[in-house]
Amino acid sequence: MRRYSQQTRILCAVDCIIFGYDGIDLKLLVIQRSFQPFKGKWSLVGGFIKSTESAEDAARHILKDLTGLDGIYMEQLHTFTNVQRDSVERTISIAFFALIDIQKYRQQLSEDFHPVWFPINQFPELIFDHTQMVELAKEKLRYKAAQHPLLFELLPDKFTMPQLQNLYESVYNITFDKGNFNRKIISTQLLTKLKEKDKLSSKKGAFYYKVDTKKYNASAHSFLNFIPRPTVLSQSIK
Amino acid sequence: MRRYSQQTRILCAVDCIIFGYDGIDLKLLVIQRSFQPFKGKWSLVGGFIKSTESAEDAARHILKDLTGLDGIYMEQLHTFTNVQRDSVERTISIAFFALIDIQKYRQQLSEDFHPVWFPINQFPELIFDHTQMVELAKEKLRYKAAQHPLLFELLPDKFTMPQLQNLYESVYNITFDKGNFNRKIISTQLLTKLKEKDKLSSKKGAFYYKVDTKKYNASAHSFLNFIPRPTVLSQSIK
DNA sequence: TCAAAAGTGTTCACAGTACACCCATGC
DNA sequence: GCATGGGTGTACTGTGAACACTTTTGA
Repeated sequence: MRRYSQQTRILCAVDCIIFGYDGIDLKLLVIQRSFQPFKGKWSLVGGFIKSTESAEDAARHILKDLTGLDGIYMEQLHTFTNVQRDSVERTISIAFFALIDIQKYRQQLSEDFHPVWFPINQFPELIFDHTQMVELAKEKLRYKAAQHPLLFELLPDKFTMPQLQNLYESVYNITFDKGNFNRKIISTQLLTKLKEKDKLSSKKGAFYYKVDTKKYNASAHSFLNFIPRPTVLSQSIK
Repeated sequence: MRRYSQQTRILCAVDCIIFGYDGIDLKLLVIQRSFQPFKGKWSLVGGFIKSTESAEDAARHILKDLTGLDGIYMEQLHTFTNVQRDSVERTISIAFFALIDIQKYRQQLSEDFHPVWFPINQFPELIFDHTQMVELAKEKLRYKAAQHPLLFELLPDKFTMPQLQNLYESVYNITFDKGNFNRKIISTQLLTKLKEKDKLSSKKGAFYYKVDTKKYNASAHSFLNFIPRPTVLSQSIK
């Protein structure tokens, strides 16, 4: 029965799986702990939930402290509650995954941590069940980005179609036909074409686009079907 | 920093959003509390997490106690952590949603609770943030069942195509063309056609099908696209 | 024989794919 | 002018939607 007074109170943490994209690979931000216990071990960024804040508040604070950025895309991933998951004390952890523009991040390095970006497929061993958290976050990112306009969060304010296509190709490890990709993205009407071109990666130059914030916010929850469904039978792997 | 000893310990609960289907409507199972605090108020089934069990263990126990059933479909929905959500004491709640075969359930009524099935669109006011939990669970059920073979969990071991179609129509509140629906379901190859017919709802009778458990388990995580995507523009509402 | 529900067949439109082709520009 | 990457045009194909049609059987 619900007898409050007789129940166990449990230590509650949040941990953040932070993704970034450097133009080539999808990256994961982890920190090397500079304090005990487990000093020197790699870990996700995290912290304990205070009595005055929700898990979302806690995660936001952590992200702000680490990156200096407000308004980072962030959502609850899963809550990890195995009795043995934390070897110091029984702790449950509410995991969040976050997407940030790696360029904005670079400008502001927090000194309290020692954060390092690793390619999403080559990151070091992490403490506790953090590796499992990352794997789940990767799955969820792929799952969700297949139908929702999510990956824009990883790009700068203006970006080109080839850049966007590269991002999708990195995330899914498949190649897309550029013509079909362009048309599909354009057809969502979520982007505004700018007059300016990026001339760094080609002679002709590629037009910049930016997210149409109004439409983006309005459609963030609807289905968009960016990625061909893996219908179990046929899928073109890179 | 991660100083374990100085941190707040928090009361942790699980709450279960239990769905059933009676052949006509999607139903929600709630209990009327027979104990203080909030005696007489409607509430989701729940309980506190013990120091010796995970949230999943706790949820499984609660479901078992309530329904007498093992192996119920169940998954984590979301963790609710607002500081003010529980008016007795700051409590976080890990919400689970569960799908059960309402027929099996009927055979075994637990006396410890006073459970009542309500139609999913007409349930009473619930304590704390339980209404919000139910709304989120409805959303997730619709979202997930659109692509995963999930709704079979709500049906008896053998069922007919018209029954399955009715279930989908209740969940999404749209009507499907029976021909197209049949073909779509058959094409998944997840069902085995039985020789037996159900003759209760028509003169001709409809063949029973059962889930091919092997294929079902294998494909539970792949995309199946049961429901036409609401492409923002066109959708046939009942 | 007729009504009612189960189940099949057929047409049509359109989205997704593949791929050929044109464009702009630096060297 | 030619190589390179950006971008457009187009034909083909398979899936999903619409709906007409056949089947079965109880009353």
